[in-house]
Amino acid sequence: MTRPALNVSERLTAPPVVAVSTVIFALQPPVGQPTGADASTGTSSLWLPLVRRTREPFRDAWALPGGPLAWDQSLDETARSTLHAATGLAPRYLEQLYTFGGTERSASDLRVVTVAYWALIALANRTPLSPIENVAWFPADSLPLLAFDHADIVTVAQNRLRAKAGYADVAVRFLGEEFTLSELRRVHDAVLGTRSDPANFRRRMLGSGRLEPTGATRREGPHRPARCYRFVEPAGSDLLERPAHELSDEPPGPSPDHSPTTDRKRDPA
Amino acid sequence: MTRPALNVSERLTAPPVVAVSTVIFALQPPVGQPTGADASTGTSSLWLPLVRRTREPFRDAWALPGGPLAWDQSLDETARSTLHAATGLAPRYLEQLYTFGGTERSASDLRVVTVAYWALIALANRTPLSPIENVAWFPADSLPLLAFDHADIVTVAQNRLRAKAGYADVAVRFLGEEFTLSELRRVHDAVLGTRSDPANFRRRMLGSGRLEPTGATRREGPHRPARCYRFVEPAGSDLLERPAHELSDEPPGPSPDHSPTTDRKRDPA
DNA sequence: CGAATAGTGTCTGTCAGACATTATACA
DNA sequence: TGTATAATGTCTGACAGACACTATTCG
Repeated sequence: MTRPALNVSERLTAPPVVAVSTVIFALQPPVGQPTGADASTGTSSLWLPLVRRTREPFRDAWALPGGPLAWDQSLDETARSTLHAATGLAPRYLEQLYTFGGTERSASDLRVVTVAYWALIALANRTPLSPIENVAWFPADSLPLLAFDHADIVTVAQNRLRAKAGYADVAVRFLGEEFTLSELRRVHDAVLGTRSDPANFRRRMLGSGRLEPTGATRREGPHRPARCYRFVEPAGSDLLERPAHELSDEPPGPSPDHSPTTDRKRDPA
Repeated sequence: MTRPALNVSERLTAPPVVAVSTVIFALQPPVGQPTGADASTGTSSLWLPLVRRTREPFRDAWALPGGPLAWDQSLDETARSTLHAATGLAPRYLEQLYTFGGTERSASDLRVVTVAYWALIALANRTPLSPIENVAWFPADSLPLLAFDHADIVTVAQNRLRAKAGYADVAVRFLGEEFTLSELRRVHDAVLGTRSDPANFRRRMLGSGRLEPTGATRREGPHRPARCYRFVEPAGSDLLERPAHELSDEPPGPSPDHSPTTDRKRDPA
Protein backbone atom coordinates (compact mmCIF):
# COMPACT_ATOMS: atom_id res chain seq x y z
CA MET A 1 0.00 0.00 0.00
CA THR A 2 2.92 2.30 0.62
CA ARG A 3 5.62 3.07 -1.81
CA PRO A 4 9.08 4.31 -1.05
CA ALA A 5 9.57 8.05 -0.96
CA LEU A 6 10.59 9.49 -4.28
CA ASN A 7 12.21 12.71 -5.21
CA VAL A 8 10.63 15.07 -7.71
CA SER A 9 12.09 13.74 -10.91
CA GLU A 10 11.35 10.22 -9.83
CA ARG A 11 7.74 11.14 -9.15
CA LEU A 12 7.39 12.66 -12.58
CA THR A 13 8.20 9.42 -14.32
CA ALA A 14 6.79 7.06 -11.76
CA PRO A 15 3.78 4.95 -12.70
CA PRO A 16 0.53 6.81 -12.12
CA VAL A 17 -1.46 6.41 -8.95
CA VAL A 18 -5.03 5.17 -9.33
CA ALA A 19 -7.64 6.89 -7.21
CA VAL A 20 -11.40 6.67 -6.95
CA SER A 21 -13.68 9.67 -6.39
CA THR A 22 -17.43 9.59 -6.06
CA VAL A 23 -20.13 12.16 -6.62
CA ILE A 24 -22.82 11.28 -4.10
CA PHE A 25 -26.26 12.72 -4.70
CA ALA A 26 -29.06 12.95 -2.19
CA LEU A 27 -32.33 14.82 -2.12
CA GLN A 28 -32.91 17.21 0.80
CA PRO A 29 -29.97 17.13 3.16
CA PRO A 30 -30.30 16.31 6.84
CA VAL A 31 -31.37 19.12 9.09
CA GLY A 32 -29.37 22.12 10.14
CA GLN A 33 -26.71 22.53 7.58
CA PRO A 34 -24.67 25.71 7.83
CA THR A 35 -25.14 26.42 4.16
CA GLY A 36 -26.93 29.46 2.93
CA ALA A 37 -29.46 27.90 0.62
CA ASP A 38 -33.21 28.12 0.48
CA ALA A 39 -34.36 25.66 3.06
CA SER A 40 -38.07 26.05 2.62
CA THR A 41 -39.02 26.48 -0.99
CA GLY A 42 -41.07 23.35 -0.87
CA THR A 43 -39.31 21.76 -3.80
CA SER A 44 -36.54 19.45 -2.78
CA SER A 45 -33.15 19.85 -4.31
CA LEU A 46 -29.99 17.92 -4.94
CA TRP A 47 -27.23 17.98 -2.39
CA LEU A 48 -23.88 16.26 -2.21
CA PRO A 49 -21.22 15.70 0.43
CA LEU A 50 -17.70 17.06 0.16
CA VAL A 51 -14.60 16.40 2.19
CA ARG A 52 -12.23 19.06 3.37
CA ARG A 53 -8.67 18.24 2.44
CA THR A 54 -6.16 18.12 5.24
CA ARG A 55 -3.05 17.85 3.12
CA GLU A 56 -1.33 19.55 0.25
CA PRO A 57 -2.04 20.05 -2.51
CA PHE A 58 -5.29 22.00 -2.14
CA ARG A 59 -5.12 21.81 1.64
CA ASP A 60 -8.38 23.08 3.21
CA ALA A 61 -10.17 23.04 -0.13
CA TRP A 62 -13.26 20.90 -0.61
CA ALA A 63 -12.99 17.73 -2.63
CA LEU A 64 -15.04 14.72 -3.61
CA PRO A 65 -14.97 11.76 -1.25
CA GLY A 66 -12.53 9.19 -2.45
CA GLY A 67 -9.16 7.65 -1.99
CA PRO A 68 -6.48 5.55 -3.56
CA LEU A 69 -7.21 2.15 -5.03
CA ALA A 70 -6.06 -0.49 -2.62
CA TRP A 71 -4.31 -3.47 -4.08
CA ASP A 72 -6.89 -5.90 -2.75
CA GLN A 73 -10.04 -3.95 -3.64
CA SER A 74 -11.88 -3.59 -6.89
CA LEU A 75 -12.80 -0.16 -8.18
CA ASP A 76 -16.39 -0.64 -7.10
CA GLU A 77 -15.37 -1.75 -3.65
CA THR A 78 -13.13 1.25 -3.26
CA ALA A 79 -15.95 3.55 -4.28
CA ARG A 80 -18.27 1.94 -1.76
CA SER A 81 -15.86 2.03 1.12
CA THR A 82 -14.86 5.65 0.58
CA LEU A 83 -18.52 6.52 0.20
CA HIS A 84 -19.29 4.86 3.47
CA ALA A 85 -16.44 6.64 5.16
CA ALA A 86 -17.77 10.00 4.05
CA THR A 87 -21.47 9.47 4.68
CA GLY A 88 -21.86 6.46 6.93
CA LEU A 89 -24.28 5.12 4.34
CA ALA A 90 -24.51 2.52 1.63
CA PRO A 91 -25.57 3.77 -1.79
CA ARG A 92 -28.82 2.73 -3.41
CA TYR A 93 -27.16 3.20 -6.74
CA LEU A 94 -23.55 3.25 -7.79
CA GLU A 95 -22.17 3.51 -11.29
CA GLN A 96 -18.83 4.21 -12.80
CA LEU A 97 -18.79 7.55 -14.54
CA TYR A 98 -15.56 8.34 -16.31
CA THR A 99 -11.83 8.04 -15.83
CA PHE A 100 -9.81 11.21 -15.78
CA GLY A 101 -6.19 10.77 -16.65
CA GLY A 102 -4.80 13.90 -18.23
CA THR A 103 -1.20 14.70 -17.53
CA GLU A 104 -2.07 18.17 -16.28
CA ARG A 105 -4.69 17.21 -13.77
CA SER A 106 -2.90 17.58 -10.54
CA ALA A 107 -1.06 20.55 -9.14
CA SER A 108 1.38 18.13 -7.65
CA ASP A 109 4.02 16.38 -9.65
CA LEU A 110 2.63 12.96 -8.95
CA ARG A 111 0.51 11.65 -11.81
CA VAL A 112 -2.95 10.59 -10.68
CA VAL A 113 -5.54 8.70 -12.69
CA THR A 114 -8.97 9.14 -11.12
CA VAL A 115 -11.81 6.74 -11.74
CA ALA A 116 -14.94 8.75 -11.01
CA TYR A 117 -18.17 7.19 -9.77
CA TRP A 118 -21.56 8.61 -9.08
CA ALA A 119 -24.00 7.38 -6.48
CA LEU A 120 -27.47 7.99 -5.18
CA ILE A 121 -28.43 7.62 -1.57
CA ALA A 122 -31.81 7.76 0.09
CA LEU A 123 -32.32 10.00 3.08
CA ALA A 124 -35.74 8.67 3.94
CA ASN A 125 -34.89 8.22 7.57
CA ARG A 126 -34.27 11.73 8.75
CA THR A 127 -31.49 10.60 11.01
CA PRO A 128 -29.23 13.58 10.61
CA LEU A 129 -26.26 11.44 9.67
CA SER A 130 -23.68 11.09 12.37
CA PRO A 131 -21.69 14.24 11.74
CA ILE A 132 -18.47 13.10 10.19
CA GLU A 133 -15.22 14.89 10.55
CA ASN A 134 -14.40 17.26 7.73
CA VAL A 135 -17.51 16.34 5.75
CA ALA A 136 -20.25 18.78 4.81
CA TRP A 137 -23.21 18.73 2.46
CA PHE A 138 -23.71 21.35 -0.24
CA PRO A 139 -26.47 22.09 -2.71
CA ALA A 140 -25.42 20.76 -6.07
CA ASP A 141 -26.08 24.07 -7.74
CA SER A 142 -23.94 26.17 -5.44
CA LEU A 143 -20.77 24.35 -4.61
CA PRO A 144 -17.61 25.90 -3.24
CA LEU A 145 -14.43 25.90 -5.25
CA LEU A 146 -13.27 22.33 -5.54
CA ALA A 147 -9.82 20.82 -5.51
CA PHE A 148 -8.20 19.37 -8.63
CA ASP A 149 -10.65 19.01 -11.50
CA HIS A 150 -13.43 17.82 -9.25
CA ALA A 151 -15.78 20.52 -10.48
CA ASP A 152 -15.58 18.95 -13.93
CA ILE A 153 -16.36 15.58 -12.44
CA VAL A 154 -19.44 16.96 -10.71
CA THR A 155 -20.61 18.49 -13.97
CA VAL A 156 -20.29 15.19 -15.79
CA ALA A 157 -22.09 13.41 -12.98
CA GLN A 158 -24.99 15.85 -13.00
CA ASN A 159 -25.36 15.48 -16.75
CA ARG A 160 -25.39 11.74 -16.39
CA LEU A 161 -27.90 11.89 -13.57
CA ARG A 162 -30.26 14.11 -15.54
CA ALA A 163 -29.89 12.01 -18.65
CA LYS A 164 -30.58 8.78 -16.82
CA ALA A 165 -33.49 10.22 -14.93
CA GLY A 166 -35.23 10.54 -18.25
CA TYR A 167 -35.43 6.87 -18.98
CA ALA A 168 -34.00 4.79 -16.14
CA ASP A 169 -35.33 4.08 -12.70
CA VAL A 170 -32.90 6.52 -11.17
CA ALA A 171 -35.54 8.55 -9.40
CA VAL A 172 -36.65 5.49 -7.50
CA ARG A 173 -33.27 5.22 -5.83
CA PHE A 174 -33.87 8.39 -3.87
CA LEU A 175 -36.97 6.95 -2.30
CA GLY A 176 -37.74 4.03 -0.07
CA GLU A 177 -39.07 0.72 -1.26
CA GLU A 178 -42.60 2.06 -1.34
CA PHE A 179 -43.65 5.40 -2.72
CA THR A 180 -46.55 7.29 -4.22
CA LEU A 181 -46.66 8.63 -7.72
CA SER A 182 -46.55 12.15 -6.39
CA GLU A 183 -43.40 11.45 -4.48
CA LEU A 184 -41.85 9.88 -7.53
CA ARG A 185 -42.87 12.82 -9.66
CA ARG A 186 -41.42 15.30 -7.21
CA VAL A 187 -38.10 13.48 -7.26
CA HIS A 188 -38.18 13.29 -11.00
CA ASP A 189 -38.85 17.01 -11.27
CA ALA A 190 -36.25 17.93 -8.70
CA VAL A 191 -33.59 16.05 -10.61
CA LEU A 192 -34.55 17.45 -13.97
CA GLY A 193 -35.58 20.88 -12.79
CA THR A 194 -38.99 20.58 -14.40
CA ARG A 195 -42.64 20.55 -13.47
CA SER A 196 -44.52 17.63 -14.93
CA ASP A 197 -48.22 17.32 -15.32
CA PRO A 198 -49.35 14.85 -12.63
CA ALA A 199 -51.85 13.14 -14.88
CA ASN A 200 -49.44 12.60 -17.73
CA PHE A 201 -46.65 11.55 -15.42
CA ARG A 202 -48.95 8.98 -13.90
CA ARG A 203 -49.99 7.62 -17.25
CA ARG A 204 -46.45 7.33 -18.50
CA MET A 205 -45.14 5.66 -15.37
CA LEU A 206 -47.94 3.16 -15.08
CA GLY A 207 -47.76 2.50 -18.79
CA SER A 208 -44.07 1.69 -18.55
CA GLY A 209 -44.88 -1.51 -16.71
CA ARG A 210 -42.17 -0.91 -14.14
CA LEU A 211 -44.42 0.04 -11.25
CA GLU A 212 -46.51 -2.33 -9.24
CA PRO A 213 -49.09 -1.28 -6.67
CA THR A 214 -48.32 -2.54 -3.20
CA GLY A 215 -51.91 -2.29 -2.03
CA ALA A 216 -51.03 0.22 0.64
CA THR A 217 -52.18 3.80 0.57
CA ARG A 218 -50.76 6.91 2.13
CA ARG A 219 -52.62 9.93 3.54
CA GLU A 220 -50.67 13.12 3.50
CA GLY A 221 -53.04 16.05 3.46
CA PRO A 222 -56.59 17.24 3.17
CA HIS A 223 -57.29 15.12 0.17
CA ARG A 224 -57.75 11.65 -1.17
CA PRO A 225 -55.01 9.19 -0.13
CA ALA A 226 -52.54 7.97 -2.72
CA ARG A 227 -51.82 4.42 -3.68
CA CYS A 228 -48.32 3.16 -3.04
CA TYR A 229 -46.15 1.48 -5.61
CA ARG A 230 -42.91 -0.37 -5.76
CA PHE A 231 -40.48 -0.66 -8.59
CA VAL A 232 -40.33 -3.95 -10.50
CA GLU A 233 -38.09 -5.15 -13.25
CA PRO A 234 -40.03 -5.27 -16.48
CA ALA A 235 -41.08 -8.75 -17.49
CA GLY A 236 -38.44 -10.70 -19.33
CA SER A 237 -35.47 -8.74 -18.08
CA ASP A 238 -34.59 -11.52 -15.69
CA LEU A 239 -33.58 -13.67 -18.60
CA LEU A 240 -30.56 -11.56 -19.22
CA GLU A 241 -28.53 -11.72 -16.05
CA ARG A 242 -26.98 -8.30 -16.36
CA PRO A 243 -23.77 -7.55 -14.47
CA ALA A 244 -24.18 -3.81 -14.25
CA HIS A 245 -22.13 -2.70 -17.19
CA GLU A 246 -22.27 -5.77 -19.37
CA LEU A 247 -25.42 -4.70 -21.08
CA SER A 248 -26.22 -1.41 -22.59
CA ASP A 249 -25.75 1.54 -20.39
CA GLU A 250 -27.99 3.43 -22.72
CA PRO A 251 -31.69 4.00 -23.05
CA PRO A 252 -34.04 2.11 -25.27
CA GLY A 253 -34.31 5.54 -26.75
CA PRO A 254 -36.14 6.71 -29.81
CA SER A 255 -36.27 3.36 -31.46
CA PRO A 256 -34.80 3.04 -34.91
CA ASP A 257 -37.31 2.93 -37.68
CA HIS A 258 -37.84 -0.76 -37.95
CA SER A 259 -39.42 -3.64 -36.25
CA PRO A 260 -36.58 -5.75 -34.90
CA THR A 261 -36.77 -8.62 -37.30
CA THR A 262 -39.09 -7.87 -40.17
CA ASP A 263 -40.28 -4.80 -41.94
CA ARG A 264 -43.25 -4.63 -44.26
CA LYS A 265 -45.73 -6.61 -42.30
CA ARG A 266 -48.69 -6.36 -44.56
CA ASP A 267 -48.86 -9.05 -47.19
CA PRO A 268 -49.21 -7.71 -50.74
CA ALA A 269 -52.08 -10.13 -51.25
CA MET B 1 8.49 3.86 -17.66
CA THR B 2 10.17 0.83 -16.20
CA ARG B 3 9.94 -0.28 -12.67
CA PRO B 4 12.37 -2.46 -10.77
CA ALA B 5 11.79 -6.18 -10.89
CA LEU B 6 9.65 -7.43 -8.07
CA ASN B 7 9.14 -10.84 -6.63
CA VAL B 8 5.70 -12.38 -6.41
CA SER B 9 4.60 -11.10 -3.05
CA GLU B 10 5.85 -7.66 -3.90
CA ARG B 11 3.85 -7.67 -7.12
CA LEU B 12 0.74 -8.64 -5.26
CA THR B 13 0.81 -5.52 -3.14
CA ALA B 14 2.43 -3.18 -5.63
CA PRO B 15 0.38 -0.28 -6.98
CA PRO B 16 -1.71 -1.29 -9.98
CA VAL B 17 -0.52 -0.76 -13.51
CA VAL B 18 -2.73 1.39 -15.72
CA ALA B 19 -3.26 0.16 -19.26
CA VAL B 20 -5.40 1.32 -22.16
CA SER B 21 -7.18 -1.04 -24.54
CA THR B 22 -9.27 -0.04 -27.51
CA VAL B 23 -12.05 -1.76 -29.41
CA ILE B 24 -11.67 -0.51 -32.97
CA PHE B 25 -14.64 -0.95 -35.26
CA ALA B 26 -14.63 -0.74 -39.02
CA LEU B 27 -17.11 -1.72 -41.69
CA GLN B 28 -15.91 -4.21 -44.31
CA PRO B 29 -12.33 -5.15 -43.67
CA PRO B 30 -9.61 -4.78 -46.28
CA VAL B 31 -9.38 -7.50 -48.86
CA GLY B 32 -8.19 -11.02 -48.42
CA GLN B 33 -8.45 -11.79 -44.76
CA PRO B 34 -7.91 -15.41 -43.82
CA THR B 35 -11.08 -15.47 -41.78
CA GLY B 36 -13.94 -17.76 -42.54
CA ALA B 37 -16.81 -15.31 -42.75
CA ASP B 38 -19.30 -14.61 -45.46
CA ALA B 39 -17.46 -12.26 -47.75
CA SER B 40 -20.19 -11.63 -50.26
CA THR B 41 -23.58 -11.36 -48.63
CA GLY B 42 -23.92 -7.82 -49.88
CA THR B 43 -24.53 -6.36 -46.45
CA SER B 44 -21.43 -4.99 -44.87
CA SER B 45 -20.52 -6.07 -41.39
CA LEU B 46 -18.49 -4.96 -38.43
CA TRP B 47 -14.89 -6.02 -38.11
CA LEU B 48 -12.23 -5.24 -35.58
CA PRO B 49 -8.46 -5.68 -35.33
CA LEU B 50 -6.79 -7.86 -32.74
CA VAL B 51 -3.19 -8.27 -31.74
CA ARG B 52 -1.51 -11.57 -31.09
CA ARG B 53 0.27 -11.60 -27.78
CA THR B 54 3.93 -12.46 -27.79
CA ARG B 55 4.40 -12.72 -24.05
CA GLU B 56 2.94 -14.48 -21.08
CA PRO B 57 0.34 -14.47 -19.80
CA PHE B 58 -1.92 -15.54 -22.66
CA ARG B 59 0.99 -15.85 -25.04
CA ASP B 60 -0.23 -16.41 -28.63
CA ALA B 61 -3.78 -15.50 -27.71
CA TRP B 62 -5.54 -12.61 -29.40
CA ALA B 63 -6.05 -9.39 -27.48
CA LEU B 64 -7.29 -5.86 -28.01
CA PRO B 65 -4.75 -3.31 -29.18
CA GLY B 66 -3.44 -1.33 -26.29
CA GLY B 67 -0.61 -0.75 -23.96
CA PRO B 68 0.50 0.76 -20.69
CA LEU B 69 -0.19 4.36 -19.85
CA ALA B 70 2.99 6.34 -20.31
CA TRP B 71 3.76 8.93 -17.71
CA ASP B 72 3.73 11.77 -20.22
CA GLN B 73 0.60 10.79 -22.15
CA SER B 74 -3.04 11.29 -21.37
CA LEU B 75 -5.44 8.38 -21.58
CA ASP B 76 -6.78 9.63 -24.90
CA GLU B 77 -3.33 10.03 -26.32
CA THR B 78 -2.40 6.55 -25.27
CA ALA B 79 -5.50 5.18 -26.93
CA ARG B 80 -4.73 7.03 -30.14
CA SER B 81 -1.10 5.98 -30.31
CA THR B 82 -1.78 2.33 -29.62
CA LEU B 83 -4.60 2.45 -32.14
CA HIS B 84 -2.25 3.87 -34.73
CA ALA B 85 0.33 1.24 -33.96
CA ALA B 86 -2.20 -1.51 -34.56
CA THR B 87 -3.92 -0.14 -37.65
CA GLY B 88 -1.76 2.60 -39.10
CA LEU B 89 -4.84 4.79 -39.00
CA ALA B 90 -6.32 7.66 -37.04
CA PRO B 91 -9.80 7.13 -35.66
CA ARG B 92 -12.76 9.15 -36.86
CA TYR B 93 -14.29 8.65 -33.45
CA LEU B 94 -12.80 7.81 -30.10
CA GLU B 95 -14.56 7.60 -26.80
CA GLN B 96 -13.73 6.24 -23.41
CA LEU B 97 -15.83 3.22 -22.61
CA TYR B 98 -15.29 1.87 -19.14
CA THR B 99 -12.52 1.14 -16.69
CA PHE B 100 -12.01 -2.44 -15.60
CA GLY B 101 -10.27 -2.84 -12.32
CA GLY B 102 -11.35 -6.01 -10.59
CA THR B 103 -8.78 -7.77 -8.50
CA GLU B 104 -9.31 -11.03 -10.37
CA ARG B 105 -8.91 -9.72 -13.88
CA SER B 106 -5.49 -10.95 -14.77
CA ALA B 107 -4.07 -14.42 -14.64
CA SER B 108 -0.82 -12.88 -13.62
CA ASP B 109 -0.17 -11.65 -10.15
CA LEU B 110 0.36 -8.09 -11.28
CA ARG B 111 -2.71 -5.96 -10.74
CA VAL B 112 -3.80 -4.18 -13.91
CA VAL B 113 -6.43 -1.47 -14.25
CA THR B 114 -7.55 -1.20 -17.86
CA VAL B 115 -9.18 1.91 -19.26
CA ALA B 116 -11.13 0.70 -22.28
CA TYR B 117 -11.86 2.88 -25.29
CA TRP B 118 -13.85 2.30 -28.41
CA ALA B 119 -13.17 3.80 -31.80
CA LEU B 120 -14.55 3.96 -35.28
CA ILE B 121 -12.41 4.15 -38.36
CA ALA B 122 -13.36 4.69 -41.97
CA LEU B 123 -12.08 2.33 -44.59
CA ALA B 124 -13.26 4.37 -47.54
CA ASN B 125 -9.96 4.13 -49.30
CA ARG B 126 -9.62 0.46 -49.99
CA THR B 127 -5.93 0.57 -49.36
CA PRO B 128 -5.55 -2.81 -47.73
CA LEU B 129 -3.78 -1.38 -44.71
CA SER B 130 -0.08 -2.02 -44.61
CA PRO B 131 -0.10 -5.48 -43.09
CA ILE B 132 1.08 -5.04 -39.57
CA GLU B 133 2.94 -7.64 -37.63
CA ASN B 134 0.78 -9.78 -35.41
CA VAL B 135 -2.39 -7.86 -36.24
CA ALA B 136 -5.44 -9.39 -37.90
CA TRP B 137 -9.01 -8.33 -38.49
CA PHE B 138 -11.96 -10.41 -37.35
CA PRO B 139 -15.70 -10.13 -37.82
CA ALA B 140 -17.16 -8.71 -34.64
CA ASP B 141 -19.65 -11.54 -34.38
CA SER B 142 -17.14 -14.37 -34.60
CA LEU B 143 -14.09 -13.52 -32.61
CA PRO B 144 -11.50 -15.98 -31.40
CA LEU B 145 -10.95 -16.57 -27.73
CA LEU B 146 -9.53 -13.41 -26.27
CA ALA B 147 -6.94 -12.85 -23.58
CA PHE B 148 -7.83 -11.50 -20.16
CA ASP B 149 -11.40 -10.21 -19.99
CA HIS B 150 -11.20 -8.62 -23.39
CA ALA B 151 -14.27 -10.47 -24.59
CA ASP B 152 -16.26 -8.60 -21.96
CA ILE B 153 -14.80 -5.33 -23.14
CA VAL B 154 -15.83 -6.08 -26.71
CA THR B 155 -19.35 -6.86 -25.57
CA VAL B 156 -19.63 -3.58 -23.74
CA ALA B 157 -18.25 -1.73 -26.74
CA GLN B 158 -20.72 -3.34 -29.12
CA ASN B 159 -23.60 -2.45 -26.86
CA ARG B 160 -22.42 1.11 -26.68
CA LEU B 161 -21.98 1.28 -30.43
CA ARG B 162 -25.46 -0.04 -31.09
CA ALA B 163 -26.99 2.24 -28.51
CA LYS B 164 -25.26 5.30 -29.86
CA ALA B 165 -26.08 4.44 -33.44
CA GLY B 166 -29.69 4.94 -32.52
CA TYR B 167 -29.41 8.60 -31.72
CA ALA B 168 -25.91 9.92 -32.35
CA ASP B 169 -24.04 10.56 -35.55
CA VAL B 170 -22.00 7.45 -35.07
CA ALA B 171 -22.89 5.95 -38.43
CA VAL B 172 -21.44 8.97 -40.16
CA ARG B 173 -18.01 8.18 -38.79
CA PHE B 174 -17.76 5.08 -40.88
CA LEU B 175 -18.20 7.10 -44.04
CA GLY B 176 -16.33 9.86 -45.76
CA GLU B 177 -17.23 13.50 -45.51
CA GLU B 178 -19.85 13.13 -48.22
CA PHE B 179 -22.34 10.33 -48.47
CA THR B 180 -25.73 9.41 -49.84
CA LEU B 181 -28.70 8.51 -47.74
CA SER B 182 -28.54 4.95 -48.96
CA GLU B 183 -24.97 4.63 -47.83
CA LEU B 184 -25.86 6.07 -44.47
CA ARG B 185 -28.78 3.73 -44.15
CA ARG B 186 -26.68 0.71 -45.02
CA VAL B 187 -24.17 1.62 -42.33
CA HIS B 188 -26.93 2.22 -39.87
CA ASP B 189 -28.45 -1.16 -40.62
CA ALA B 190 -25.14 -2.97 -40.53
CA VAL B 191 -24.43 -1.62 -37.07
CA LEU B 192 -27.85 -2.36 -35.71
CA GLY B 193 -28.47 -5.51 -37.67
CA THR B 194 -31.72 -4.22 -39.07
CA ARG B 195 -33.33 -3.39 -42.39
CA SER B 196 -34.86 0.06 -42.42
CA ASP B 197 -37.42 1.34 -44.84
CA PRO B 198 -35.54 3.71 -47.17
CA ALA B 199 -38.36 6.22 -47.29
CA ASN B 200 -38.80 6.42 -43.56
CA PHE B 201 -35.10 6.50 -42.93
CA ARG B 202 -34.78 9.40 -45.33
CA ARG B 203 -37.57 11.30 -43.71
CA ARG B 204 -36.18 10.82 -40.23
CA MET B 205 -32.66 11.78 -41.15
CA LEU B 206 -33.61 14.87 -43.10
CA GLY B 207 -36.04 15.83 -40.39
CA SER B 208 -33.34 15.67 -37.76
CA GLY B 209 -31.71 18.77 -39.21
CA ARG B 210 -28.27 17.24 -38.99
CA LEU B 211 -27.79 16.59 -42.69
CA GLU B 212 -27.03 19.18 -45.28
CA PRO B 213 -27.03 18.56 -49.04
CA THR B 214 -23.67 19.19 -50.63
CA GLY B 215 -25.14 19.73 -54.08
CA ALA B 216 -23.22 16.83 -55.50
CA THR B 217 -24.87 13.68 -56.73
CA ARG B 218 -23.60 10.18 -57.13
CA ARG B 219 -24.49 7.60 -59.80
CA GLU B 220 -24.07 4.06 -58.71
CA GLY B 221 -26.27 1.84 -60.76
CA PRO B 222 -28.99 1.64 -63.35
CA HIS B 223 -31.15 4.13 -61.58
CA ARG B 224 -31.57 7.74 -60.64
CA PRO B 225 -28.48 9.30 -59.04
CA ALA B 226 -28.54 10.10 -55.34
CA ARG B 227 -27.95 13.43 -53.71
CA CYS B 228 -24.96 13.69 -51.41
CA TYR B 229 -25.09 15.05 -47.89
CA ARG B 230 -22.69 16.02 -45.19
CA PHE B 231 -23.16 15.98 -41.48
CA VAL B 232 -23.68 19.30 -39.74
CA GLU B 233 -24.00 20.21 -36.09
CA PRO B 234 -27.58 21.14 -35.36
CA ALA B 235 -28.15 24.86 -35.10
CA GLY B 236 -27.34 26.31 -31.71
CA SER B 237 -25.05 23.56 -30.55
CA ASP B 238 -22.05 25.76 -31.22
CA LEU B 239 -23.04 27.90 -28.29
CA LEU B 240 -22.07 25.20 -25.92
CA GLU B 241 -18.43 24.48 -26.58
CA ARG B 242 -18.48 20.87 -25.60
CA PRO B 243 -15.21 19.19 -24.62
CA ALA B 244 -16.12 15.63 -25.48
CA HIS B 245 -17.28 14.29 -22.17
CA GLU B 246 -18.23 17.51 -20.42
CA LEU B 247 -21.75 17.44 -21.69
CA SER B 248 -24.20 14.66 -21.63
CA ASP B 249 -23.04 11.46 -23.13
CA GLU B 250 -26.63 10.45 -23.39
CA PRO B 251 -29.36 10.83 -25.95
CA PRO B 252 -31.98 13.51 -26.01
CA GLY B 253 -34.12 10.45 -25.64
CA PRO B 254 -37.82 10.15 -25.06
CA SER B 255 -38.26 13.60 -23.66
CA PRO B 256 -39.79 13.93 -20.23
CA ASP B 257 -43.42 14.89 -20.19
CA HIS B 258 -43.08 18.60 -19.98
CA SER B 259 -42.20 21.61 -21.98
CA PRO B 260 -38.90 22.84 -20.54
CA THR B 261 -40.15 25.93 -18.79
CA THR B 262 -43.90 26.04 -18.68
CA ASP B 263 -46.69 23.56 -18.74
CA ARG B 264 -50.30 24.35 -19.52
CA LYS B 265 -49.88 26.59 -22.48
CA ARG B 266 -53.46 27.27 -23.32
CA ASP B 267 -54.92 30.26 -21.57
CA PRO B 268 -58.19 29.49 -19.82
CA ALA B 269 -59.68 32.63 -21.43
C1' DC C 1 -38.96 -0.44 -72.52
C1' DG C 2 -37.60 -2.87 -68.13
C1' DA C 3 -35.10 -2.94 -63.99
C1' DA C 4 -33.50 -0.73 -60.12
C1' DT C 5 -33.00 2.73 -56.87
C1' DA C 6 -34.01 7.92 -55.66
C1' DG C 7 -37.38 10.49 -53.79
C1' DT C 8 -42.50 12.02 -52.49
C1' DG C 9 -47.04 11.58 -50.60
C1' DT C 10 -50.35 9.55 -47.62
C1' DC C 11 -52.60 6.67 -44.24
C1' DT C 12 -52.61 4.90 -39.69
C1' DG C 13 -51.34 3.63 -35.03
C1' DT C 14 -48.97 5.13 -31.00
C1' DC C 15 -47.91 8.23 -27.63
C1' DA C 16 -47.16 12.50 -25.05
C1' DG C 17 -48.94 16.98 -23.51
C1' DA C 18 -53.10 19.85 -22.28
C1' DC C 19 -56.74 19.95 -19.56
C1' DA C 20 -61.64 18.81 -18.03
C1' DT C 21 -63.83 15.91 -14.74
C1' DT C 22 -64.80 12.93 -10.95
C1' DA C 23 -63.28 10.87 -6.32
C1' DT C 24 -62.01 11.28 -1.62
C1' DA C 25 -59.87 13.00 2.29
C1' DC C 26 -59.54 16.70 6.02
C1' DA C 27 -60.75 21.17 8.25
C1' DT D 1 -68.77 23.10 2.30
C1' DG D 2 -64.30 24.44 0.64
C1' DT D 3 -59.89 23.03 -0.68
C1' DA D 4 -56.35 20.17 -2.12
C1' DT D 5 -54.69 16.31 -4.24
C1' DA D 6 -55.74 11.47 -6.35
C1' DA D 7 -57.17 9.32 -10.34
C1' DT D 8 -59.52 8.94 -14.93
C1' DG D 9 -60.88 10.33 -19.49
C1' DT D 10 -60.60 12.95 -23.76
C1' DC D 11 -58.72 15.81 -27.37
C1' DT D 12 -54.95 16.99 -30.29
C1' DG D 13 -50.56 17.30 -32.45
C1' DA D 14 -46.09 15.01 -33.48
C1' DC D 15 -44.06 11.31 -35.37
C1' DA D 16 -42.82 6.61 -36.96
C1' DG D 17 -43.83 2.64 -39.85
C1' DA D 18 -46.21 0.79 -44.06
C1' DC D 19 -46.55 1.32 -48.59
C1' DA D 20 -48.35 3.34 -53.02
C1' DC D 21 -46.60 6.21 -56.41
C1' DT D 22 -43.55 9.21 -59.32
C1' DA D 23 -38.72 10.42 -61.11
C1' DT D 24 -34.56 9.27 -63.32
C1' DT D 25 -30.84 6.61 -64.93
C1' DC D 26 -28.63 2.56 -67.37
C1' DG D 27 -28.78 -1.25 -70.49
